[in-house]
Amino acid sequence: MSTTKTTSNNFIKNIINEHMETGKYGGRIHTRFPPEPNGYLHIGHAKSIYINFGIAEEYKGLCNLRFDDTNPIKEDVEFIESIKEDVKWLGFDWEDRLYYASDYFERLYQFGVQLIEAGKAYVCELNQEKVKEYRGTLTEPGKESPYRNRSVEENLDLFERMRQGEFADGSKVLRAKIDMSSGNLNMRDPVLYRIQRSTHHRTGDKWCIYPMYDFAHPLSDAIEGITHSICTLEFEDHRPLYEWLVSSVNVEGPPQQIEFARLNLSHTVMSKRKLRQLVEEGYVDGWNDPRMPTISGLRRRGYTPESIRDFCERIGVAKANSMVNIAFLEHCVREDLNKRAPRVMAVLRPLKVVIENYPEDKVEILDAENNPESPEMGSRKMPFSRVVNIEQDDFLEEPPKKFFRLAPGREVRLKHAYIIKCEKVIKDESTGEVIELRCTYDPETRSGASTVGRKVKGTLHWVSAEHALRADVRIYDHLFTKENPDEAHDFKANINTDSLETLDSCLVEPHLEGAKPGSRYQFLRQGYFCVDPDSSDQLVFNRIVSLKDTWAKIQKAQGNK
RNA sequence: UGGGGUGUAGCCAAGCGGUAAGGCACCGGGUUUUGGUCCCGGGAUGCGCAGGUUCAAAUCCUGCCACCUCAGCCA
Repeated sequence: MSTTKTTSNNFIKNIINEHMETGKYGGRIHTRFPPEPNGYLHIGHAKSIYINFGIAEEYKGLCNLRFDDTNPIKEDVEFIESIKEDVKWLGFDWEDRLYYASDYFERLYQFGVQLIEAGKAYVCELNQEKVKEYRGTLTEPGKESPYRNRSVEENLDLFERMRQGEFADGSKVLRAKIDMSSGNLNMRDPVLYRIQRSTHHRTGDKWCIYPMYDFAHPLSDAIEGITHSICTLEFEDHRPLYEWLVSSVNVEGPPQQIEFARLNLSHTVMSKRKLRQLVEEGYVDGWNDPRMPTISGLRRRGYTPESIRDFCERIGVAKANSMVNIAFLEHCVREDLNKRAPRVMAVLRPLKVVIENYPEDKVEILDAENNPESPEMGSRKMPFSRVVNIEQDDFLEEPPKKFFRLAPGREVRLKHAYIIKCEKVIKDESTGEVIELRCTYDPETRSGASTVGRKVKGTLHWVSAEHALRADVRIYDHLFTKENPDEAHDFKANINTDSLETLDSCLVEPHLEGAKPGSRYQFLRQGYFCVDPDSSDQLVFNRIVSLKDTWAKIQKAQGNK
């Protein structure tokens, strides 16, 4: 039952295919995933990881993991570990190619020297404000820095002394000498190095000058022999600079930058700033809150890495900005879990049912298949007795049209057990709330017996009252009520205040005793659930995603009439 | 008003001159001891708009329009 994954073509693969035909890189494909260790990875990063590692895999090439750690004031080792964990969890392997831009600081510095020697870079003493002023605007060209035409010797000397720490932070920068009148602001003598006395998480206090992304990134790619440097659309404007740098340092087969549209997912936010806000202001319980679109959140929620990769494959790769509906992600987990998750019965909101004609102390051990989609998953035993619990939603005193479940005088099947009939409804005298059902069962209808002439429309899940285990279940909904929370001036105005509902009197079948955190199940007729790490003697489940619910749809349609 | 991009069904997305793939969502129907799964069927006479080239255009050309993006010593 192995499904042949058909990976479809996209514009990046088309480019690579062409390179393969023309032999541009000698048939070599080498990509990289270059996160800055300044935050947690989210589903948008998963897309990038999937593209970079996935393409390398598909073309029998390599993909490096490289931390773009050129700005120590924003970065931290904490993030390095979480990023590594997430990439691994997604199922990708950088083997021995774990790199850091900071590993290249010395070589990068030498590239800076080379650029100066070639007359392509200079030390500028304009302060930050002046640099900005001289840059011009979108519609007006910039002005050349008065320091632009220093001699190579003077530049060399100054750059060296910048490194030695002779100058104050921010007093000087190394700039590329390109074109102050370029329509592309990135080409107006971009800053390559800044003086910034801060302790780097890997190089300590060895350096007081740090390279800028625009300088370090293309050259790091070149150093690693990257062939295809795949990044997101906002770097499109940087490509001329990327090419300028990479061709100025004499590497063979300079890497090519290719940009794709980053992922936007409906009903959530993706920016690090906003995610951090949700965490810091207590809207969620942390970066790995199961409602977060972070990899760690999705992991805790119970998403499988396979489903996330499948999602990344199926959304495609293009250059058009788009927003994928989160329903598609949910579809991908359902599809994966349908095949893999063992089925189990759990009653989230219990309603007591006494089967009056069933012997008081009799217990039958019934056989229940674990997964009708995968018979090889076998079956388990389930106790059945006189008192069971069913879902409150599965009984209605006054059933509307098309309601196939239990109602006074009606019959339903208890999955894997018997057909029962509702004989009497017991209510709380003061509140009128239904608190118990008195039913009878038909001994001839035990699961597996002939059902000729005994069709019932509804089948319910249940648990045996005396055997059931108590559990907490956390029901999650989308974090935001709007498809695009960013549409509002303040995205927080669209926070879904009901994104978490905790049910603390759930009853699950005894088979679940000792279920390990991380294990996933389908609660029959309800959805897919995952044992949360909080689980101990007290079972705690996260709802990963509900099952599709046609009845809910019918009710909604009826309500709309 | 400068530079760089993008516009194919409600949402993604193939297509690269020969007459609109696929998926999600949605709507029908069938199977079903999960109102799940699975199976079958349905939607663009149309590809941002307007012209042009061609026997033939989503694909080529021209002109418009809309949206995204760039003025960190962030990445």
